[in-house]
Amino acid sequence: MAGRAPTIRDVASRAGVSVATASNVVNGNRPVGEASRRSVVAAIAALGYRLDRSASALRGKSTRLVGMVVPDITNVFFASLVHGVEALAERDGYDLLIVSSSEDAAKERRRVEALVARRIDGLIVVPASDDSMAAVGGGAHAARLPPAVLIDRGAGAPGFDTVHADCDAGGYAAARHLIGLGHRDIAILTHSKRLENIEQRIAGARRALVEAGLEGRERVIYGGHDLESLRGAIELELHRADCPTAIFALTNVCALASIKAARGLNLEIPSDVSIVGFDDFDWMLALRPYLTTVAQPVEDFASAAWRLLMLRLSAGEKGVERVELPCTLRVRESTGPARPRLKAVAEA
Amino acid sequence: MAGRAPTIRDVASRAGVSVATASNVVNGNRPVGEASRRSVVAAIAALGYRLDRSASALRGKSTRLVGMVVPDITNVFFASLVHGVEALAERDGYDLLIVSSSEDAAKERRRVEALVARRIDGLIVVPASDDSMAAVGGGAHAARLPPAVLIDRGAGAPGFDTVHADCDAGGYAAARHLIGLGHRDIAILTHSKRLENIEQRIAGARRALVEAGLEGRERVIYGGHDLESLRGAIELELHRADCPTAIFALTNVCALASIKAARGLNLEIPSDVSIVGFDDFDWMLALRPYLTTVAQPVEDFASAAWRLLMLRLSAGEKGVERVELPCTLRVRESTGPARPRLKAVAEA
DNA sequence: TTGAAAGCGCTAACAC
DNA sequence: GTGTTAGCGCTTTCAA
Repeated sequence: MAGRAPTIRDVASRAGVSVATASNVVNGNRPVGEASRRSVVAAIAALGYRLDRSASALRGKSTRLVGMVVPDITNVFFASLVHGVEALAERDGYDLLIVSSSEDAAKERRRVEALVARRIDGLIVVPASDDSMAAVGGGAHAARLPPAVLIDRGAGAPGFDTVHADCDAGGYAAARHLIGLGHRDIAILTHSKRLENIEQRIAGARRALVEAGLEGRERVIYGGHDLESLRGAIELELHRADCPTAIFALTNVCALASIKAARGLNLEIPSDVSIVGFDDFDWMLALRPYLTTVAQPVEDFASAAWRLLMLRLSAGEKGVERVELPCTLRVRESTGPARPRLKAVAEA
Repeated sequence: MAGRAPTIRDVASRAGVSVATASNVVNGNRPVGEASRRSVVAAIAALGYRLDRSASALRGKSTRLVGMVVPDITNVFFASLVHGVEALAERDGYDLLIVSSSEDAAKERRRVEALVARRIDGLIVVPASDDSMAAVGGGAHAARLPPAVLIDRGAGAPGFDTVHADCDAGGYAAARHLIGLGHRDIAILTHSKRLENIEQRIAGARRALVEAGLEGRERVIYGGHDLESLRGAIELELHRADCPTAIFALTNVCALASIKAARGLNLEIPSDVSIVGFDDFDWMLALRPYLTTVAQPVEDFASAAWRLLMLRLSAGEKGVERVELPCTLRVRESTGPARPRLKAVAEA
């Protein structure tokens, strides 16, 4: 029965008004008289008309399309970010184009260009590296980026609004907690160097160490992005004679890797080794002992990023805004008093 | 320096060819002479031209946009599905619009209509219920759905290609394993009734019970969608005097809830209660004891769904295809011999 | 193999 | 408040 889908012209002619009026009813850009409005609404219902966003995207200045780039959607931290942003986008009538960078700046660039080719209104990115997005904006024939908000990483990148946690404070709190329990040899496990947020977690921990007169007692271990290589890296460290009495894992995947490594080596947590993780998600609450962790306010990340993006879309140019959100140390069961060091035991 | 972004006309005029030729170079729809091709390519490079997909979407028949609907992206099962599909989409030059239904059929419908308004070429959906997508396709002025593939649920829905696991076999294997260990009272924990894949997991378990002469010994517990309500539901069951000696958790979230409940009640796994989970993800490997589980081939779900969609986009009408993939029982440490029933102990 | 021209469905000037 | 109209940038007949 239905031939083509009805267009705005069909609606207009059935309602006995002009296409402009019909259009204005559909997306209240300009006021419309009550009588016209009612007949347009009736025509829309009768015909089953639906706005074709492809067409309005081409003609109008807004596509109501926002791009989102994450390193890896299977990481619950990024998935939660997507979840939060998607809900906000729906509320405000936007659709989300989601792409994955696989932690690769080159791929990220390609994916962003694909998004730009869709004429997205804005962009929310957890960049693969701190400066990767700045690189996309530069160059001879660089993609002209729409307003973009960076989450979690790239906090200092010029030209972008950013949302990130107070990682220094988070690292400081975690290390202080461990030091307070008597730990003197702390391994810090992370996936990657040269990421500002990671550097700051380390810096915070270092600050606590220095304050306690333990300068240089931390060892930073870089384990790469996947669980197994992280586990391998920390396992190696735990095998040493002077192995650490505590691990500070700088991401949720690092925490998982640390736990697996400890388990694999038959080390009791926390009596043999204490663990402080990062982030706080459901699966952590199935572990026993419950994981002591530095929680990031991931829902607030999403809402702050969305707010910043909407602000910039409506307000246009203004100074770059940087939102810093607090971390919370959640002390649970995976941290306890440091065991006597092996050396000390031997000497005794 | 750059005014507007260069269009295909700019490219054509700089290359000294018609826009048609330029277009044909960009998206090899028709053969182009070598000389023209080279000058067009040169012009594209010189100008930094980029195809505007908004425009080609409007004019052409394909948008190279695919919609994906999942109940909840923070569930690692769905996130993995998205991850797999996104990689394939990128490979084939498609972009993914991802929306969340929150397990709500009405919201799902709204979100799908938003996707259809974008003229998506195709749709991949984990539907909120088995018939929710059929409902979207029906009705007086129903959204004209593009080719759609259903994953995980809605296996019998008419008019859709589907990809799902052999849940009956999965349920059967899990139950047989428990029965073999001497379990006679098995609680089955699930989030929702009236989902065919869930019903089949139950049916498979029932079949194993019947075979063992234990008809009607299972108890099915419906705990809702969130972790805490699931935990509450199974905890209630574990509190009973005639509490089950084993739990078969029908999703990964149900497994998490079961573990939390057992831990909360100070029940040892598996000596007090055995647990079989569903799905197999990283966090499960941080648990001790390691979880016995029915793994679904989630990567294969994604690739089968994508293959089906691409097939239908190129081939058009043909019979509906249904792909059923095998589950694998992974026996680990969370299942063990049934403890003597309390009643039996009392009688002794 | 190529070019000219007609729109895709809509929005935004601009007129009234 | 409303109508008329000119395109957005592209793909695709149709004709050469």
